[in-house]
Amino acid sequence: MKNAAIAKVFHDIADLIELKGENTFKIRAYQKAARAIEHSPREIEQMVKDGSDLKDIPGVGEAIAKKTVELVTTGGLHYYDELRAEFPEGISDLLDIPGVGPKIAVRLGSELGVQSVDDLEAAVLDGRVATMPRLGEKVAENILRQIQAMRTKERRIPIGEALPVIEEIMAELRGCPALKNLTTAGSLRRFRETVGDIDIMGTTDDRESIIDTFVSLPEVKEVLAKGGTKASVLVIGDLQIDLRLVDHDSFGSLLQYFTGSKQHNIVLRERGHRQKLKLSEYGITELQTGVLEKFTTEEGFYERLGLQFIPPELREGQWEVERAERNAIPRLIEVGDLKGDLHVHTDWSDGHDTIEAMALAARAKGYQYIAITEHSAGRGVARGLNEERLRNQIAEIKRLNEQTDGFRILTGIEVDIRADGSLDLPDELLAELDIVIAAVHSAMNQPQEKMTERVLRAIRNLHVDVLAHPTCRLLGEREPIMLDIEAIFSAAAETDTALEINAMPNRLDLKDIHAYRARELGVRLVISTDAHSISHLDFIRFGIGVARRGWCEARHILNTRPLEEVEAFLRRG
DNA sequence: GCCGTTTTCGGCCCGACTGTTTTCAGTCG
Repeated sequence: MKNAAIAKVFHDIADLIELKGENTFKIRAYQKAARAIEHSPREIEQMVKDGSDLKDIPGVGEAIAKKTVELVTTGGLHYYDELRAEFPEGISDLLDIPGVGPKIAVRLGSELGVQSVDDLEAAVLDGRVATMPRLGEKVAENILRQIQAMRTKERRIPIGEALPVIEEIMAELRGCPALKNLTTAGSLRRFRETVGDIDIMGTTDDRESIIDTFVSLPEVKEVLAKGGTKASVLVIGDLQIDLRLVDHDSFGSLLQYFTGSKQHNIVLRERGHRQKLKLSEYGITELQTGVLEKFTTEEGFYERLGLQFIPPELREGQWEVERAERNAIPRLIEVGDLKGDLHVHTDWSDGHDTIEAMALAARAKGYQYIAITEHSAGRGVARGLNEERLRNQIAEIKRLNEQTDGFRILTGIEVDIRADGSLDLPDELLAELDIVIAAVHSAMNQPQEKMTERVLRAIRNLHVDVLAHPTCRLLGEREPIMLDIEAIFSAAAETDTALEINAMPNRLDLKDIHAYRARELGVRLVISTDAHSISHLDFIRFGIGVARRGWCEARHILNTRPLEEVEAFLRRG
């Protein structure tokens, strides 16, 4: 059972006991444990098999650990079944409607016999909801609006789609001389792989003019709200952007608050509580004196709490606060640490630009090297290279290298891992290349055992240096292949095969928690763009975001190393 | 149900908004 499935059970339990009216803190305990399991870099199922102590997971104690073991070993949970039996099937779906909480949901069920969202819609339309005591016209109206909004609600948007739009808008706002600070907040700033609504925050002496500029930007399709300090707009692509203009003297605590995550803020406030400090978006209040201290910067806010600054990417309420206490937050990798890109395509296969153009663009970014890694012939749709064309390309690259100093084009291939785990090109040819990247591109529906064996066989091939986009997921499009990821990590560590963090914004594969776990196990990582054109080389920042969320430092990433070290790695074993 | 520099019991983040009420319950982020 996957972590996501386990987490869903505990989220459901939280909903059900909330409907039951149980202790708020018990509800929160289940929610917290569910989130921790969701974000766990380790497979819970594997931990149970290994006999690891689940109580090491923050928020998981005796009771939830026991339930988790039952769930993983038997596939079911008695406690969960009993709870579900107490309520009609669809009643907890009502909780997904903004404005409907447990109290109202239960009353709708008991007083009107509502058992589903559809039932509720009917009850609003025929006027029954509006006549309930302590509810009314406006509540009913709001419920109806929310139900309709839910039906048309768009998915969360991949960060790769959202970020360029936001940056364009922010660049335009920065043209206003009255604007002092401007930054993103929320999950976008934390670099989560998908984002919902987007918050941007700024400070200014002239709020009115900034708000006016914001709502009349050319990208704005619809103005949802416009007030004295805040405006919400819908831009092209149905992205909702909220601009908040806040007081300069508490900008630090406000930015901290709106960056979240919610769980990070809870952990921080709990800790503050023990220090007799009350934390809020307005600053830090000493409980004894009642004096509120304001902060213009986030750095000052964390410092006042006796904490090292915590980069936004780490603020998920897991271990970061405890590590900041011990001054153990590392210097995370940055774009500027990279010395090359080890996975790009050119017009020799399905890319758009020439080898030379790609190399020049990479060099212009300050890189020392680039690896040309076309698809192999098995990948018919991508005009993959057969043996002859690959040999021609090797010769071409050799010629280009002779013409240049201080930059190196590495010969390579992104070779297909066939359904049986064999590779698409003979070992003798692979041996001639500087770098061999292996990847799954076909037969993606194999069962876990077969798929894992298949990928392990490729990893164990002596010529394979990197496993590309290991889980093959496409955000919002294709689920990851079934893989025993821990087994892959172990084999990668053992054979010193690097795993790729593919920076394509719709891939981000490995993802953050996988990068975390792989790093923890001593697996060598690379961050590559898989660029199919010059402009794709800029995708590298998305890979950096994933790596930072995985607590990676420059030393964990192979392509932060100078050319000689990378070559030494490629010649290993 | 979890957890510990007020520890094995007794706490548990904080502020704001909305609607329906006259002081607050419910919900949200």
